Amino acid sequence: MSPDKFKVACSNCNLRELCLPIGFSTEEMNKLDEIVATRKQVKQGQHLFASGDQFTSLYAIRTGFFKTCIASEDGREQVTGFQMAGEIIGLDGIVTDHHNCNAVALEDAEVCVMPFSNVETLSREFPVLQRHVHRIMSREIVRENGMMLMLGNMRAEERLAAFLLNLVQRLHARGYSQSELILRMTREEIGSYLGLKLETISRTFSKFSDDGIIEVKQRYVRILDDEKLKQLVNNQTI
Amino acid sequence: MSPDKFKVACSNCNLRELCLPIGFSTEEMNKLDEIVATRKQVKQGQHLFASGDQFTSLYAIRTGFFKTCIASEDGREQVTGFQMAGEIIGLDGIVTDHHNCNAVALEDAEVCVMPFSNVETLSREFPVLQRHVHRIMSREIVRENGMMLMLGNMRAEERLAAFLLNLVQRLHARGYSQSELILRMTREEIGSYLGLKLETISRTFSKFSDDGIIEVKQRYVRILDDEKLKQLVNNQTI
DNA sequence: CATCAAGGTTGATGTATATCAAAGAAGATA
DNA sequence: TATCTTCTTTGATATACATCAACCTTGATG
Repeated sequence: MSPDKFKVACSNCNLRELCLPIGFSTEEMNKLDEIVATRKQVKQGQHLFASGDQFTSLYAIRTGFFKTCIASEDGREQVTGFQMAGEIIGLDGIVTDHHNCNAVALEDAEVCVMPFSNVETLSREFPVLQRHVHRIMSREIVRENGMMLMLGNMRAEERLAAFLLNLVQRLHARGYSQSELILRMTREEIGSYLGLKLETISRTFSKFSDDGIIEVKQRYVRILDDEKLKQLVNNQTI
Repeated sequence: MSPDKFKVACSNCNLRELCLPIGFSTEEMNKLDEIVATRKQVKQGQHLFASGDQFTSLYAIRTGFFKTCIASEDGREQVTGFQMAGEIIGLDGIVTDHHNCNAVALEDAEVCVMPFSNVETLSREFPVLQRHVHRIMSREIVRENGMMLMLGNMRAEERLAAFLLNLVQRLHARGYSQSELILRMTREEIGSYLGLKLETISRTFSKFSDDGIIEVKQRYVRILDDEKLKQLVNNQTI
C-alpha cells in the first residue's frame, strides 16, 4: 500500500500504448508524467476504493486484475466489469465526487494514481489528452450499452461465449495467448457479471466442453473452436 | 429539419438549469452561447442519428422525447435509454467518431446541436464547463451501472416499478406532476429497455392496477401508492 | 361511417434458468 | 499429512417469464 519512492514516468511505461495510446510529442510526454502522482499496491481481495468513498483520482492499472461491483439497497450484488492492465477505473466517481461502485483486486495489483485535478488541468493544456479522456469515458458508455444488450436479450450460452471472446481478445492485445486464459474470478463473479447464477455458468462451461468448443479445468480455459463461439454470439436462434 | 434562422442562446434558455446547471458568470455564459451552432427539429419517428453515422455533435434536447437503441448483429434490439428535455445525447459517438446507437424521436422534438469541437475548445477555456462535461459522461456511466443491476438481478415487477419511479422523478424535476404521466413509448419499447417482453409489461401494469398501486389507461399512468412502488424496488424478496 | 393498422390485453402452455441439495476438487492451515 | 474452507460440479425440481394465440381499443384513412 506504500507509494513508490521513485518518480513514476508514463513516458517509459510499457503500458503506454494501451493506457495513453495516442500521438504525444516527447515534450508533451514529459509534461504528461505529472499526471501520475504515485503508485499504489493493492493486495488480492482488497478494495482500491469502495462505494461512497470520496472521489479524488482515476486509477490506471499497471498490473493485476480488478472487478467493479455495485449493490442494491437490499444487498444484491452486480459485477459491472472486470479490468486488466492498461485500463482505467474510477470514472463513476466524477459525477457526485463520491465513488459509486467498489473496485476489488482479484489478484495482487499495482495502479497508477492519477489525481483527477491533474487530469483536468493537463487536459486543458493538451487537446490530445483531453480527447483521450473523452474517448475513455465514451468507450465505457459504449461497453455498458453492449452489456445491456447482453443482459436484456441473450441466453446463457451466448453470454458466456461473448464473455470468453471478450476476455481473450483483451488478453491477446496485451501479448497473451489468443486461445488460452486463466480466469481470475469465480463462477459466481462471472455469473453476477452476466446476470446468471453460478450453477448456470458451471453447466454452460461443461456444455461447451462436451461440445468440444473449449477445454476447461477449473480456472484454466482453452478455446478449441473460436468460430463456434463467435457463431454462438451472433446466430443463436431463439 | 431546417435550422432556426435566429441565433440560439443558452444564456436565456429556460432549460439552462437542467442542461448546464452550474455557476457560470455572465461573461462565461455569453461565451457559452457559442457552444450551440444551430437547432434542429426532429419529427416523431425520425432519427436524430443512426448507428454508424459520423459523429460530429452532441445534442441537448430542448423539447420532445427520444429513445436510444442498439441492435445485435442478428437483429435483436435493445433500447438503451429514454431521454427528455435538458438531457444530452450522442456521447456514444466520441470514442470511434461514429455513432454507436440510434436516436429516435418518440414525439416531435427540437434539439440544440453542439458541435463537439466547440465543446472541446470551450472546455479548455472554462474549467467549469470542462467539469460539467465530465460529470455528464460520468452520470451516464453510473446510470448504465444501475441498468446492469436491474437487468441482471431484478424481477419484472421491480424493473417496472423502478422504471416508473425514475420517469416521474425526472418529469417532476421538469415541472410535471409527481404522480401522473403520459408514456411516450410503447409496451414493446418499455420491454426492450427492461429486458422483458411486451406481454410481461402489459401483465405487470395490470397487476399493479389490480393491486391499487397505479391507475393505467393506455399511455396514461397515475401513481396511487408511491410507497408501495418504492418497496417493490428495494425489498422484493426472492 | 366503415375499414384498417398498430398497439394493447389476457389466457394457455412451454422452457430456460433458478433453486435446492449433495458430493467432489483444490488450496490453505495447522 | 489431516482438516477446513472455498470453489465447483451435477442432479432433481420449481418458477418466472417467454411464446403462441385470440381478441379488444384506438386512432387514422379513404
